[in-house]
Amino acid sequence: MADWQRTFTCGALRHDQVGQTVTLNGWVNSRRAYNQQIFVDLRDRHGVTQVVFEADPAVSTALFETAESVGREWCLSVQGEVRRRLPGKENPDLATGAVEVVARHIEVLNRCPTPPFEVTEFPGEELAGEDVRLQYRYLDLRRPSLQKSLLLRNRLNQTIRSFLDERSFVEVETPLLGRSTPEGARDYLVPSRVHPGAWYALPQSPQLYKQLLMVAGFDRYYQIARCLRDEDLRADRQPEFTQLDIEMSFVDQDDILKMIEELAVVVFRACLGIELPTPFHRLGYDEAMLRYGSDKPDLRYGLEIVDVTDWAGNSGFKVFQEAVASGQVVRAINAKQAAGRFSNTELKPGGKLSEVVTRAGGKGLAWLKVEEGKYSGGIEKFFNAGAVDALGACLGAVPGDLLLLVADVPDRAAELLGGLRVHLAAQLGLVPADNHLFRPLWVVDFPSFMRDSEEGRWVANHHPFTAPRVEDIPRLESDTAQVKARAYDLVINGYECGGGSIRIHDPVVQERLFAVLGMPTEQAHEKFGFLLDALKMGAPPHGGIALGIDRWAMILSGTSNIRDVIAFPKNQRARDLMTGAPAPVDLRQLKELGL
RNA sequence: GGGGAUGUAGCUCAAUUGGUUAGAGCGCCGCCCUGUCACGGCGGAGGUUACGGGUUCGAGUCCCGCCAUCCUCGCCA
Repeated sequence: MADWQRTFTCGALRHDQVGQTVTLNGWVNSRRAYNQQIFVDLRDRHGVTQVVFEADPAVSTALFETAESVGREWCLSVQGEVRRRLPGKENPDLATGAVEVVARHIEVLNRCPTPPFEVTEFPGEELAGEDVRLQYRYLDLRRPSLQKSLLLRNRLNQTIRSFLDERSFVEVETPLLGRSTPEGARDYLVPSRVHPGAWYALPQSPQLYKQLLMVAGFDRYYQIARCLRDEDLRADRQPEFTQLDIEMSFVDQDDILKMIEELAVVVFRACLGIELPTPFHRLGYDEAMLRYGSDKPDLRYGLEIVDVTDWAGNSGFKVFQEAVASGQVVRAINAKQAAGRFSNTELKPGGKLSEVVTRAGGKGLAWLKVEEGKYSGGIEKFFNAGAVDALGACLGAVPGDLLLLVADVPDRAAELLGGLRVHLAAQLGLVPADNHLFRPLWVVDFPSFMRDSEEGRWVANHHPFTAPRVEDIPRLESDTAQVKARAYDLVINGYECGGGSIRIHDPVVQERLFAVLGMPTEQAHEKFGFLLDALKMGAPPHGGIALGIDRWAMILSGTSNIRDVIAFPKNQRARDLMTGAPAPVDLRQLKELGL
């Protein structure tokens, strides 16, 4: 062992080591210098230890001079004696705060220029802009909070691996270079040098491979797999992300939901020490859209949506009555005790809250403030006598409540109120940023198909390999809109954290489904022939799920920024600000590829 | 592609209606300090107000363009 190599980490020293000579390696977290004495806080990922340099000519003047010269983020090796701190000088904020190391030798392993931002974290400090931090990501990653996020993600991965290993799942790796298949997200493409003009596609998910592994008899498969989709980014979306991909044979929906619930319990226990109650709440897609206006509702707060169409049709309010007569619905949210939180200016047309609805494509927001014995707002004067009281009763209104109403076609009304619900919760502070409240639920009974908004054809809601409910198979073609899928999404606190389905294992049903999607038989065989062939060759019933590891890591570490849980993320324009990728390449490379 | 927000010192932010030499805290440099731990005290350096035009006697501030960053809609089977 070289004499500079550490004997302890910076988080390890306690009373037990007092009197020992130790060597620490780490980075200068901070330095407090006096004429005759210098304190250096040395940091590594395990913690911080205070090192004392004393101006004692008997020891070494060079030692003190070196200590005087070091700056923040220099990488040091310090050898010295562990000493109990002077009485009353312990630092209770440090795990190592009972002791300090009196330096005997120092070796500068590497210097560091003044960093572009401060790595040391102080309570309540403002972080530097994210673009600077991403440019120097290796420095940003020295920050304890980012280290904590990545360590938590590591705990998540390790917990998953041992959980699945104990249940005899087999981890199998599948190709990154695959074939582009129709539908789904935009592919990242890789040109083939050997086959000019032909392209690989990077996987959007290992979907087809895992089904083929079931045909191969692997029974219980998993993979912590990188997935790539060339779509626009969001705070919770990166172009490359990680899925825990799982597939099982000879199972039905309940087997999968139950096992994932067990996994979630184990993960939350291992990562946060929290016991999640099971079974998770289950909500049909239709009910989720009706009550929450979303297929990924956040159940940490109320603000449920109530359909008041029947009431609105007889309310006397012409706008509502005409809307109902034309087939629209009227739905409402009672924002409990929120009347005082929004001014009439914010509520009126053009106001901030009203604009939440109009900007999302709604015609407007109707509102009533509930007061003692009366109602105020823009619309109360239009109603029949007693109509407002009937509405209030319907919504359980009490003085201080704010009633918000929207009229529109059912789908848009759901969407508008769903958006309004999320906005209200944020504005009213119903979602404390840093609490440990988790409300997982399963959304089930999705429609199998949706109309494509541009072309009007049917598209698969989940993906084209999702099995319809057994009782719906006869009416695949005749009653397409009503067909429900054996698909399920796991939602936690408003994030879609996973989704899966029972797959079609009957090649005939699979071909019928392709036909419903408007894919001619020849095309289906050209694109998915390998799957259809495989299904014919003794494919077992199977199904599975994919969990978004990045989103799980976000939820566990309490961040709403996916970049906080990825070591080297891309920015919102899909650029890596550290490496500069994507970047131009040599002309010679392009020529080799025939481009 | 659409909507919104932001861009001033290395970092975080100020700068009143368009008006003097663009300020503060942190960091950095120098000096002082033997118990600090967000050390303290004194002093100092540091600015193409993202960039390019325009209006004006005068622009950080107003207008147009453009770039960058973030949030969002579309998109993400």
